[in-house]
Amino acid sequence: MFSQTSEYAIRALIEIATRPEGEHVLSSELGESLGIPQHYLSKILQQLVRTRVLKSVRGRSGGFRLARSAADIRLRDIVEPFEDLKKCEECILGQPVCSDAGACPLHDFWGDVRERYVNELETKSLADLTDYQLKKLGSMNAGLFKRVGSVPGKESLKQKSKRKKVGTK
Amino acid sequence: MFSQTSEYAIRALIEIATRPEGEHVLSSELGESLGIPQHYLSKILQQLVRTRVLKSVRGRSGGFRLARSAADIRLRDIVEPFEDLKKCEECILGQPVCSDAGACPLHDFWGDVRERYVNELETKSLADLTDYQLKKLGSMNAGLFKRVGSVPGKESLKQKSKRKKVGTK
DNA sequence: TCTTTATCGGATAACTTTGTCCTAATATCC
DNA sequence: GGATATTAGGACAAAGTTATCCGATAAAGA
Ligand code: SF4
Ligand code: SF4
Repeated sequence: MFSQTSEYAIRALIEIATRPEGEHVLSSELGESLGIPQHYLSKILQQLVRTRVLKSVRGRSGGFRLARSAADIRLRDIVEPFEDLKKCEECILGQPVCSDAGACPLHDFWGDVRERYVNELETKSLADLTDYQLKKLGSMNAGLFKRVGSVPGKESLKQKSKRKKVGTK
Repeated sequence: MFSQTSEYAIRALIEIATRPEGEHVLSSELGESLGIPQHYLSKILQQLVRTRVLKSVRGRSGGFRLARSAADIRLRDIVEPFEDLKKCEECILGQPVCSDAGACPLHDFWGDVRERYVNELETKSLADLTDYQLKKLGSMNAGLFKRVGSVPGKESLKQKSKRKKVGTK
């Protein structure tokens, strides 16, 4: 549903948003604590600066911070640079147009899913996501998105590569 | 939602299923009429032979046909070799476990979507998909999945490459 | 048996996504 | 001003997906 890149973006923004307002967070620290490749994350954050979701300050005591209140950042604003949202307007089976008039049995399914998807992107804000995080942090002492133990983020990523291929046995 | 490969597989099977039962369909003809790269489609069909969804006959008057009735072929049987279905059991934000206890605002959305998705895969059969096709063919004289005009399949594929990239402006 | 027709299946290429590395630019602190 | 810390951004590498090519294999028909 979300690309790896979008997932990184969301997780990083949640982390940034839970920090004291105005504090600058280092991309290296984010990558380290979230188990996201640091330099790759840098590029993602840079992109979010360009789309005015984040602001950055260079040099000593620099870093990234939100460009505006978390409540004003929609999920859509976060993933837009990394997802082809137009694609989900199209037919799931590759038809040029996908109309309800004359729908195949997959049409209802696909229509519902994407409606819910775009609705989620439009209505959920970064604040909605962090609210839960903050509640959790109250009762536990480890952040949900912090890695615990032996870098589970990296490991689970590698395991994903075991997919079956088309041509080879 | 579906990979390009899965989409090809579904479209090809729909086409095969609408042919007279037992007739052998050539992979080259399928690729040609559906606008799917012929040799790539061959590999996909070969894979479906291995998973016993299709049967193939080599040599003269050979080709592909369904291994069993279209009603007995679930959508899941079709896409399983090409999709990582385990992946959709996992958290949309990459958490090791994704439980309802302590759900973030995306959890409900993701839970509903994937439930609907796996349900669709399990319950919809190839016959369900072709029923609609056949009805259409009764009133129109062109198949919905046949390409019309100037190879729209190929073109729309190329256009997809215009996505924004992460690092480069 | 020989030719023709197709699938089978390996090798490889093109493209996309993901990840790494290095240098330049810039801000802070001494 | 110089040392240091940090983002900016280009080049490149690795991995995954999609697509192409070609020879081997098998079946049918003359
Ligand atoms: S009815 Fe089904 S096949 Fe036709 S355009 Fe809609 S989703 Fe695609
Ligand atoms: S609650 Fe949200 S973040 Fe937590 S595991 Fe479920 S989907 Fe992932």
